[in-house]
Amino acid sequence: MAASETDEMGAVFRALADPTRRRLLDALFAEDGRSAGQLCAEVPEMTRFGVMKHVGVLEQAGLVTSRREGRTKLHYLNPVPIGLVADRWISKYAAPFTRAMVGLRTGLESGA
Amino acid sequence: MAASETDEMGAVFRALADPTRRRLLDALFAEDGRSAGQLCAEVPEMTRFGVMKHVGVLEQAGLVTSRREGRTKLHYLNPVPIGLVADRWISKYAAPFTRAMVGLRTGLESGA
DNA sequence: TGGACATGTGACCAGATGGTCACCTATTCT
DNA sequence: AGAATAGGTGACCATCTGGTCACATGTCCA
Repeated sequence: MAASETDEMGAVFRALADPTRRRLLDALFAEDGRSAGQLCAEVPEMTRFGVMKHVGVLEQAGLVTSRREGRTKLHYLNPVPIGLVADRWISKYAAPFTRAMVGLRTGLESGA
Repeated sequence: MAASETDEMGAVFRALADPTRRRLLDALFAEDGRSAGQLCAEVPEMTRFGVMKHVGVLEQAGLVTSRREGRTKLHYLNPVPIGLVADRWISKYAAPFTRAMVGLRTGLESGA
């Protein structure tokens, strides 16, 4: 059960931990195939280098794939790793309990 | 920030980013209501203090609730936040694409 | 060919995080 | 009461990570 931990999953979790990266993923989800420059424009409060670093993390986690087109590099969202995490790990916790428990939550926390 | 981003979700993602914390969650999933000492025994390569810090992060993220019982503190898994994250964020990516692909891939992995 | 544009690399700094320790509080048992 | 057990605090240090910069590379177009 704990054997369901893989390096890939760890990378995905770590990549997902940063809000900027989630934003980037969101941007890519809204419109695929963006160039690096376009992605940088998506996060204006950070320099190009910072954004590219985040994109690099996402690529290494397999959440984003890229392909060069002349002098630009286009980025594409890859939802498969997220799906794997959801499937193998999150649903394990979420599925059995959550649906019924969402309403009872405050009752459960009474002891704190 | 994206509209679906909340502080709670950020905390959950950050809490989930650490393998030790995922392990703790796993342990709690396997058997609920453990004391702090029992949880520490679950991660023997780390001191009690380190483990307690991780437990604290999990509590602050709302993934673990606790209740004092005499001089011991019992911990319970709370799958609701994970469910919320899965529901609001992950399914957004996973649902449209992944189901078919995950099926394909896990099939390949088990078959190969 | 030269020069502007789009991206990549490695060093580097600051702040956050993981982990440990010495010490403290509260509860139980005799 | 006093000792032993379970847990909590705050300071502290090592390391990791986020972010920036100067500079290098490659590509397009005049």
